Amino acid sequence: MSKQKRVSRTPGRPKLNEQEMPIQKVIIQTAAKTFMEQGYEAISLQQIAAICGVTKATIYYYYSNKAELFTAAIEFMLTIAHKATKSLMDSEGHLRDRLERVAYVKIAQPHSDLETMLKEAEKQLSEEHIQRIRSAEHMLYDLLAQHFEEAMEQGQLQSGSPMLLAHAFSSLLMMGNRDSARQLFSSHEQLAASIVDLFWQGAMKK
Amino acid sequence: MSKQKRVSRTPGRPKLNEQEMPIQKVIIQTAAKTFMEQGYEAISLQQIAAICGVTKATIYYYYSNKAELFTAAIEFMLTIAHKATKSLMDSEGHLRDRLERVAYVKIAQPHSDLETMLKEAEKQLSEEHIQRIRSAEHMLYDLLAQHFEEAMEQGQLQSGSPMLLAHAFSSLLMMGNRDSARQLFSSHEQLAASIVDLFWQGAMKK
Amino acid sequence: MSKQKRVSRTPGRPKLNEQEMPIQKVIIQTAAKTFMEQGYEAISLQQIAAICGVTKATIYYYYSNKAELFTAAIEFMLTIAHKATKSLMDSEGHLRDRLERVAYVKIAQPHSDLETMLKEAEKQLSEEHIQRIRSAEHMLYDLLAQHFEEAMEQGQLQSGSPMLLAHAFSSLLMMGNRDSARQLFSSHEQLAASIVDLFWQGAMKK
Amino acid sequence: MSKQKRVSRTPGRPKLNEQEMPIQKVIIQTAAKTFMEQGYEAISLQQIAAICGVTKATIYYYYSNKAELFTAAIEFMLTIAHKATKSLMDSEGHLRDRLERVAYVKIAQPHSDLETMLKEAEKQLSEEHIQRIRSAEHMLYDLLAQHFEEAMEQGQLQSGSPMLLAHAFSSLLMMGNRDSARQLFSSHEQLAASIVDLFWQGAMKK
DNA sequence: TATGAATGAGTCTTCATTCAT
DNA sequence: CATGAATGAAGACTCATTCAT
Repeated sequence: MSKQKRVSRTPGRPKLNEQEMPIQKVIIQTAAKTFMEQGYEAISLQQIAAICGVTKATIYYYYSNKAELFTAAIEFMLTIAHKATKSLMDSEGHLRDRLERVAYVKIAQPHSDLETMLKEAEKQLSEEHIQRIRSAEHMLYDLLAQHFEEAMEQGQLQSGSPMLLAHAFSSLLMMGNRDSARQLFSSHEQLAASIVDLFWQGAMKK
Repeated sequence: MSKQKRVSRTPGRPKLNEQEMPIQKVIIQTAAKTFMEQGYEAISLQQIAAICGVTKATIYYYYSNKAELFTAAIEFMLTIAHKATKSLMDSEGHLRDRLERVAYVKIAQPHSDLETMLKEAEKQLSEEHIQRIRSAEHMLYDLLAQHFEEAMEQGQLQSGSPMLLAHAFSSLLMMGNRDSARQLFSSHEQLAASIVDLFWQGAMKK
Repeated sequence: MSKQKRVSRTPGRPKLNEQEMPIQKVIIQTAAKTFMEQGYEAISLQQIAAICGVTKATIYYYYSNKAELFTAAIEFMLTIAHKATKSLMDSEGHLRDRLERVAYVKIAQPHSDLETMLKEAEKQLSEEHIQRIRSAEHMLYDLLAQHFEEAMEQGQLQSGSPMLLAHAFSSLLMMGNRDSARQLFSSHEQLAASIVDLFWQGAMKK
Repeated sequence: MSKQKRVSRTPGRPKLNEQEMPIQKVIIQTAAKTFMEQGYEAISLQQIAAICGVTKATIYYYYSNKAELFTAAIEFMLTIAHKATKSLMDSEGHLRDRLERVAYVKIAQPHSDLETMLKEAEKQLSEEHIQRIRSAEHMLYDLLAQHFEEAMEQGQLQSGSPMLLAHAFSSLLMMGNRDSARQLFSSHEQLAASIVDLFWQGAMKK
């Protein structure tokens, strides 16, 4: 009848059981993935709902509007990315090797440039939305910067601004988004290694 | 009555004096600027028309649809960027200094990540549109890569993939988009210098 | 998570102490007030529920749908108005003075025109709903008309249709809704007095 | 295909000729009538558009939003009412007779209480919208008040506030909206006469 | 060359309503 | 007794696009 329905569920509270993921989680994960892939305006709540197998109204039950869902989704994604990166960075081994693993993971899952996406969505987001995203983003940069700072103290890296290195490193990783850069190598590992080579030699203590 | 009219132009073909550009040029420049600032979906033809002081229909007179205007605008912008970069890169001086000038110019006019924008617009663009953009984009990378190749031959840079360096260099320049990276320095020149420092040391022949 | 919860009430049946009214009464009073202030369509059950501190579903527990709640609320309000008016009209004193008190009370609490509200809600109301409202409304007119009839019999008012006077009187009271009429006087009492003056002179036996 | 279409017109500018009313006029007249009959929220632009035989988008071409259309429509209606009333009031004859004609016309075309409608629409209207409506409304009251003032000067009516009389008179006319008042008489003329009787006797110089 | 007038499809959002618990 | 979780339908509004002039 309607184009919205995937699996047509009846209105009203669904019966319990189904140890499937709680719907709110499904929504935010789907949203995070889809927004990262297509940006803010290009994807409609209708489409996100369809992927989740719910109706638009269900999304509105959990998130008050598109901007709010977007913000929550990006926060969620950045938090996940932070956790994953932290776990890699906190593990054993030489800093350079850990960076390589981080690089590999990011290249294997390419994702849009947050700055560009924010510019696109800016008109719809409130100050508070932007703050929330920025602050989740900063945790990632801070994490990298802390490790760089330590390495500077230990004489592995040239003294300088650790935050600059964090930005430089993550900017370099955006190469993973470009097909024409990816195609220079036959595997993601090799691209990751080359990027880290360049970065490390550029930053290390001579 | 209608919100579309901006300035009531005098009837008849408008004169070209007083630096008035031909309308088509006004349109494409405005479009280029606006798309780069806000992305594809976030800006409507209505808005572009309004900025140009014409009506939507006028845009359709020159470009058959939004995707076409977008493509033409991005091509235009990339061509300009290519020309400007070429002129800087072909000038006298040490390669490193020329890179610094290129970096400075790009940082001073920050602009969105093309890859991210294309992902957003992808659904609306035809294969041909994408080809056209990619090929304009490639001219830029090729330009850089050629200079890097020469430098490798002259023993200034480590042998390797010049195209990789081109991507690395332009990825690093995306730092110029991030406020939190800009704020580490008190001037664009300093940011440009730091980026090129890192890049150069990372790429040069030891 | 949900915007619907207001106050988290303790589980189990709520105590009735501290002037807490039974929920159903809270609902209908709130509904009456809100519908009278904003009309039928302009107010959502969500909003009414929020004011009451309950959820929409609770309203549905007591009233089968919005039209039913509206009808009950208007009936409730008209019944209250009837009681209050009856009490004023049945008290001692000259009819004219009693009318003045009625006028004062109504002017002090201005309220929308029922006819206009009904026209707005009409599409949603069943025949039965409308009947119920009309009949509650009629009690008010009848009340006034009876007093007017008596006064005619006693020779205070010109003979004629008492019901016409009832309508005329209550129409005149709608002036109390208009700011520009209210502002002609510095107090509600004065406006009430002026209205009754005009009415009385217009209706009295010469 | 779509439920919107009445007569399916093709997009693009319609061919000239058709000395039918210009569409904007059709829209505002339809809107005025429909809003007066059903209020603000109860009628959708879709419905108004359908009555006019155009699409919603056409309405938006002429009016920037529903509140704006509403405001323009009410202004239009009040202006018409003002013109009609003025023409009746400025004609020859005794004031009382002219009032009767005004009363008759208004009773014959009953219409909602503006105050009630405004309360309903208030949340959607801007300050400016309300101002515009109020000021169109005032012209009507002023018109009546001027005639009453003259009559006071000529000793026909008791001295007092002419504006109060204007409000009283038009409030009395709202009886024309109530079926139960209308049914007291077998013709609109009689109702009009009775209302003016009461008003006149209530206001005249003794 | 340029535009005014119109459309159809789609977007976000809100709402009344349902029902398992 | 009361609610949390969901739905389908509809509403306001926007947009790319068309076409007669």
